[in-house]
Amino acid sequence: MKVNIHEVARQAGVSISTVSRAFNAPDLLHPTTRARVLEVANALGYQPNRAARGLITGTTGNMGLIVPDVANPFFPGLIKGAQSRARGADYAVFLADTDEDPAAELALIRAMAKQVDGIILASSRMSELDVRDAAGMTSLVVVNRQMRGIPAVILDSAGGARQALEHFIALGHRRVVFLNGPRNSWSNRERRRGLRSVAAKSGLELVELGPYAPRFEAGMLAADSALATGATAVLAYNDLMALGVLARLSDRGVQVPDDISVTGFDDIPLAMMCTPSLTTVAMPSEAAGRAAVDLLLGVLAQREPTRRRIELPTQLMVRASTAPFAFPPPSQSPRAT
Amino acid sequence: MKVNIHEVARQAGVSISTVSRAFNAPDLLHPTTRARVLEVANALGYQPNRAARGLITGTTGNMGLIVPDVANPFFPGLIKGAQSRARGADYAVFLADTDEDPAAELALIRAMAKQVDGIILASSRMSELDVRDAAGMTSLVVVNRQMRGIPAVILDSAGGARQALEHFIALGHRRVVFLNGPRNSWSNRERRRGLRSVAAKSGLELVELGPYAPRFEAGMLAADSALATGATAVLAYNDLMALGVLARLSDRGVQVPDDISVTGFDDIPLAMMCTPSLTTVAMPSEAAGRAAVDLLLGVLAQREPTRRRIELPTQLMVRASTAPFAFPPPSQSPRAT
DNA sequence: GTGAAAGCGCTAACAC
DNA sequence: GTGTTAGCGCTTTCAC
Repeated sequence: MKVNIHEVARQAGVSISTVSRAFNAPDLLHPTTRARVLEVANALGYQPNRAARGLITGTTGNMGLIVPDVANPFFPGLIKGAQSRARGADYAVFLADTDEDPAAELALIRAMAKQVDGIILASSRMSELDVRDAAGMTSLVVVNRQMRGIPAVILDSAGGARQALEHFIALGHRRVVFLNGPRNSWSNRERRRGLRSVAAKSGLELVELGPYAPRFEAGMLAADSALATGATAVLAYNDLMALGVLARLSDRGVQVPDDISVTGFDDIPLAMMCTPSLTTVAMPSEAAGRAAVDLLLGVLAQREPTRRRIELPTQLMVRASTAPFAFPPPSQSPRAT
Repeated sequence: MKVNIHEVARQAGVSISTVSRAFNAPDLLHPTTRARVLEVANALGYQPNRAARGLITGTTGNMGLIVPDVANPFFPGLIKGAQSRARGADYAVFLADTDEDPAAELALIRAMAKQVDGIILASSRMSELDVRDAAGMTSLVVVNRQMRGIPAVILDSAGGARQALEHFIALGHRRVVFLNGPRNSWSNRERRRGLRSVAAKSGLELVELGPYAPRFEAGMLAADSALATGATAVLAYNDLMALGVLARLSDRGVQVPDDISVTGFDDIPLAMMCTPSLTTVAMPSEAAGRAAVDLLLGVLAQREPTRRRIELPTQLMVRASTAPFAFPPPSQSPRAT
């Protein structure tokens, strides 16, 4: 039942090295030989034992993927993208969930490092020091984070934030509140940076609240504070929070978008489904997953650092949760100071 | 830099077999020797190379977990439960997503089988034949499915369905519509079975619609059909669909629960957050993940088939989306034929 | 209680 | 072009 390289070699009437070469260096073989070997291998259902191969090549054919929370709707897209790309390159993916715990991240990486050729670290909440530490243990690619010398996939959060705020400005809003996400989140810093740059240029008043956990419940909590600021528009760190804001406002009888406008980030599936549908910044999570795998594959192939950084664009999806600020009417000098 | 068994043996002044035994058969060693070896190993950060070990023991220390769709909120809980349990047993888990495609399942299993000691197959959409095929390739544990001879973790869907329907009966509803889930879903068959048994006993009229995809959009679609049946209560296959029903009903100005009651299955996080909050059957997905790993671990340890089947209870969570059917008033002979 | 030695299945020099 | 051979790092008889 067990079919190994010797069995294939025997049945094909060649040596084991020839069988090995048929898979790893086909060009070195006479086409006839190769064909015969492959045929026998196929008939027997032979596939090289990865563990044995790994023992000698020092590679595993596995890569790790670490995310803060599988239950956060932003990550399934990333996971799917990474998986499909990895599978295409004949890599298997170890997935790990850290439950948003930075300490768990490092422990996980340490445990994983021996069994994979490289690790994709998504939206890490770790300190820079720890990330560098991790980078010393294995080939590392980060997503949604930027650190000198570490290959990264970046989603243009700042750009998305700018789009959202410019949308508000165009709608005549003059006071906008931003609900900050997790304290250690690079994405949050980027979003804030984007917002501030636009606010500074436009004279719009930007009020910041938080940090909050990136969750529905936190959004409900934040809604009341946001309302209290007198702002006419709310920019939530992510869709989950924005949904919480929507729910709480509805509870309180505040009309969206008539009384107040709301946006989020991520464009999770639910954003399109809720009522009112949510205006939000779409983050190409699936593309990010694919890009991260590509980057890691490049690193592993020891190719010269062609591109160590991939930046993906974001796009504001305008839906029903944002509307002009009608008081004073938007036709009335919407941009004057 | 590379620390292997030889290095540890050298520094500890013993042979490599002794080092090996310090990890795998500590009892055979003199306590002093063992302590010294372990100390050196620890100081050097030595961990046995799993690939090399696997080569000789024939095991990998990995297990596979296959789910139809990571983006379906039911599965993250399962994934987390399985991961944490596996990690505790020093197993790593390969996660794969089939995108609800039965064909992908078998292909995935085939590819995975060589690299893992066993596979957990959750909510499989494959035919029985294919599942048996898969079971021939590796140690298999199924979740949410029941097949003779195959270890399984079962969530009591039928019982949950019964609870939900009895809840409706108690509330005075006489005509209830069930929105069927995927055609090949074992869970759906179970839920239907539970409903029918209660309906038959109680004389309640059970109307069935579908099958539908287990998604929000399908729920929106189904809402109109459900309304057309004249039923006063809707039982959706899962929460995602129920949420779709809620959204569509709201669009049409139908009040929930005043005009019509709605329930789902799963108790995804959002069920508690939407308005009105959703009455639904809680499925212990995280416990199911843990149980599946336990079962697989048992199989791998070749323990005698202690328990090849773990059944987990479900629980109806009554929230705001269900209310008495007020017309005729429930006090008025709620159970008479 | 400990060591020597034989592989697990494979790849990668090195011969021819 | 193809075969021979020496390990990769480890576990596991079999001696002692």
